[in-house]
Amino acid sequence: MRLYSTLQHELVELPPPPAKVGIYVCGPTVYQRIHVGNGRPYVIFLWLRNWLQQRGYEVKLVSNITDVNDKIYAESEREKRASADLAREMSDWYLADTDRLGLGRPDAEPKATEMMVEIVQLITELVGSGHAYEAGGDVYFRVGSYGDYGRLSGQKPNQMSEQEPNPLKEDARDFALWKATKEGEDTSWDSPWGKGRPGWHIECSAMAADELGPAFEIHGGGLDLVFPHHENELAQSRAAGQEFAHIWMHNGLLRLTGEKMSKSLGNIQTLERVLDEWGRETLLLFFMTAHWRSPIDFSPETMMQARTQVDAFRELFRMKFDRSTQQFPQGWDPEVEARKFEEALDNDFNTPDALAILHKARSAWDQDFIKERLSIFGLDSLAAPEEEAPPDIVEWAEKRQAARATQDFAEADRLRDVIAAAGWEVRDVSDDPGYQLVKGD
RNA sequence: GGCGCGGUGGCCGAGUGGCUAGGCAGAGGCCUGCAAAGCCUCGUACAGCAGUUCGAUUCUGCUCCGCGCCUCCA
Repeated sequence: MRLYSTLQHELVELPPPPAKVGIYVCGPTVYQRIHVGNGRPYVIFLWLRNWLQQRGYEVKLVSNITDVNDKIYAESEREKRASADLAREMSDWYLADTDRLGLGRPDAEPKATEMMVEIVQLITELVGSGHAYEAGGDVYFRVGSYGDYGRLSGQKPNQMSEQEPNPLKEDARDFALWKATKEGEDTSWDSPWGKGRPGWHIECSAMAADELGPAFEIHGGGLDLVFPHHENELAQSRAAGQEFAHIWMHNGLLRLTGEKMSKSLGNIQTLERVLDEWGRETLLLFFMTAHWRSPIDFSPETMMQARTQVDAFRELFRMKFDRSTQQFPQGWDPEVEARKFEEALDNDFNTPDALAILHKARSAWDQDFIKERLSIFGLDSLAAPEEEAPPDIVEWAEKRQAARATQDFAEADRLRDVIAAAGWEVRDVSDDPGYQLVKGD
């Protein structure tokens, strides 16, 4: 199993199974409902967990929830409500929205506010070893004390532009580990440096160590987190003597009309809305169509194409035939294809390549092959038995059959329209009742 | 400006130094009372310019274009 790592700039081999694989993924800051773009890493890493487990790895997936930071304070002030209250509500919505994807949950989803002891302890350690210093109630990481700073993002410290100068910092590149409580902030925690709250990056270092230990395999998150967030996490944890993550996976961003979908740009579609409009299966298949590292354009056209594919797979499972006597066409050898499928996912988790093999299985009508593999992506629901038509629909279909039997095609067509108006589609088939009822979109 | 990732047929999107990716859309046909579903057939694409090579979409360089990041910002 190989995965592309930002740190090494190349594919990195995972130790052979059975091995423990710890995965830490940066989750959302909860100050608004999450958007579809936020859903991508969630989906990718749950899929990855499924696949690694299937390959015999012992996986622990951790994804944090940032429930205290500047954004939350700013939003709660706008809404004139307690920040903790806002964070709790949005955090609950995050769980509810992602639950609808039907992929289960990560193994742990720690919140920053519940990790204060560990956070303060880590900062204390960094101060003690000279990698951090207190200034006016804040604590800053001393970037100059960590020689490898910039390794992950490729940013060279001396060419980083200085933004608003902060007189408390020894060096403009230093970043906050702990921030003294400011005017208007309605939550705070005690620390050796006075009341305050953690900086943005430190929670991840503390949580990863707490849940996965000082060294683990994979750290994930959106491409936009490489710098400064992940660079800083890496610096903190390494400075604290931890090996930290071996492989750094950064998923491509979702784009809307060519730009990254982001809350600050305002071009967002909430995950909730997309699930309402397109359904979980279409969204999941949409995510499968692009490699996890590529940017992906969210548009009605690309979503339609995903929906058509979803329908095509579902259609295959509507077919009833005797699989025990099924003859596969020439060119379809399940064992050969199974190996190709594994190779596709083992090779940097190439879902579009894997999907192509599922389509090949589809044209060979190999239901078992597809069903088993679709489950990795939470799409085995496409193989599930569908809703039975209600009695009145069945009755109309029966009447239509009778009309057809007497060549009364006008009546038959009328009944087909009646059925369609009720949201069902009637098809003529050669098997027993002579028709098939399918629920429309 | 710096760092990084990309540019594949109408659209989406893998991949490979020479061998059919796949999907969507479109065209024709089979099937059907008509449909729907299904099936069959049809597309020689790889930003541009050099170079390496027997041979490059695949390797190297340059150019053009797109996207992300460049310290509190998602």
